Amino acid sequence: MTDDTTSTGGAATPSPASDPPVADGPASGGPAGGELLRLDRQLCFALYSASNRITRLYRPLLDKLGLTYPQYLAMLVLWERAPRTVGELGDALDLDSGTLTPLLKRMEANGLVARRRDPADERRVIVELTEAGAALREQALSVPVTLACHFALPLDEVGPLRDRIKALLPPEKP
Amino acid sequence: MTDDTTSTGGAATPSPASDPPVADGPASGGPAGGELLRLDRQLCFALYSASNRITRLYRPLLDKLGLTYPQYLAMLVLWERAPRTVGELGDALDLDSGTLTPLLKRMEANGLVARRRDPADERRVIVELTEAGAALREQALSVPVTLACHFALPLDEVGPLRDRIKALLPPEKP
DNA sequence: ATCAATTATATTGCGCACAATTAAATTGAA
DNA sequence: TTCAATTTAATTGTGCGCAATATAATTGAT
Repeated sequence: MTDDTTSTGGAATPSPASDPPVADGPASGGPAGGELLRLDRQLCFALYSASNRITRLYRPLLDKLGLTYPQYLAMLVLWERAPRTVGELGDALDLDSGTLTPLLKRMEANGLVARRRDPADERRVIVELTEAGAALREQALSVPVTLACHFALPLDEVGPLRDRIKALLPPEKP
Repeated sequence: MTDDTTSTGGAATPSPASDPPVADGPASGGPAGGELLRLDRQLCFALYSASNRITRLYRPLLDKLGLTYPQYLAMLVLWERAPRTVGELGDALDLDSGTLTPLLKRMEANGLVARRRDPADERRVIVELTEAGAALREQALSVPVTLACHFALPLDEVGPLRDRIKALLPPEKP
């Protein structure tokens, strides 16, 4: 009934105590051994928050190219090799058709890609770059460089960090 | 104007050449020195993709608690200390009111939190836990444990990885 | 050849994220 | 005191992400 049932008392950890060394054993911090519920200990929240932040950092850069960040990712895939089917794009980006179909339609409306059924298998939709879409690659070359300037991490640590993140979760589809 | 003006020629790179060892120097791989546009080299895509994947992993666990992943994060914050204002929640989660207001309204509709104006400053909205919301913490204790089982990384590397990710992007608001 | 199972994409509905805007309360300088 | 600037949430509109479902084409067993 009483509202502030948290009963944590105003005290609470004065220093962030961002130390990881504490064994994640039970009966540690909170009202009921929920040390592992602390937000600042959550790897998943760090990933979630960093991903949100990165999208916000890309926005002003990509606005100039007329792209959103997911659209930019689709263009990266197509710049590497085109044409591709929707399914191949989905495999590369780990996104499903519910996300990609409307995204590709917007890109088509913006003149960056063309979509057509594969004559050899009418279930497939082939996505190819238009002249404008292929040409946009030039403008995109500066994007990773500019964005990397926001990284508060030595450049030689970026590669290893990327590989650790990629190793964190195994592929799920196959 | 003509639709399929891609003119990439059907040829296109035959082998993926997915080797990472290549030095990140200029004029390396692509049609125009765009080695840094390769998706598999992108730290940002690794973060983006991992974040999407994690949300999908949480879903079946959180469905049982009647929470989405962002709602679960809000509950983590409130379980640590409540009540809090919408602004304090936004600071903790790095989300703005455009995201939080409807999210909190849904949580209120589900009986997990209560929202009321701060009498001392009518601009503020105070979010507090209901009995049900506070009680849900018990059910949540197993969530991090279960989710960690999906990590394909030695447990002793999780903490350092989290800290590297947190160090990657500096805070922006203050 | 037929048709049930499979495959590929599209559609629907919901819940985020966030920029831009609005509305209301508070603060503070003149 | 008055009122302009600031602060805090809410609102509006766009674009994801994804589960569930639908639709259509292909495959394959009989």
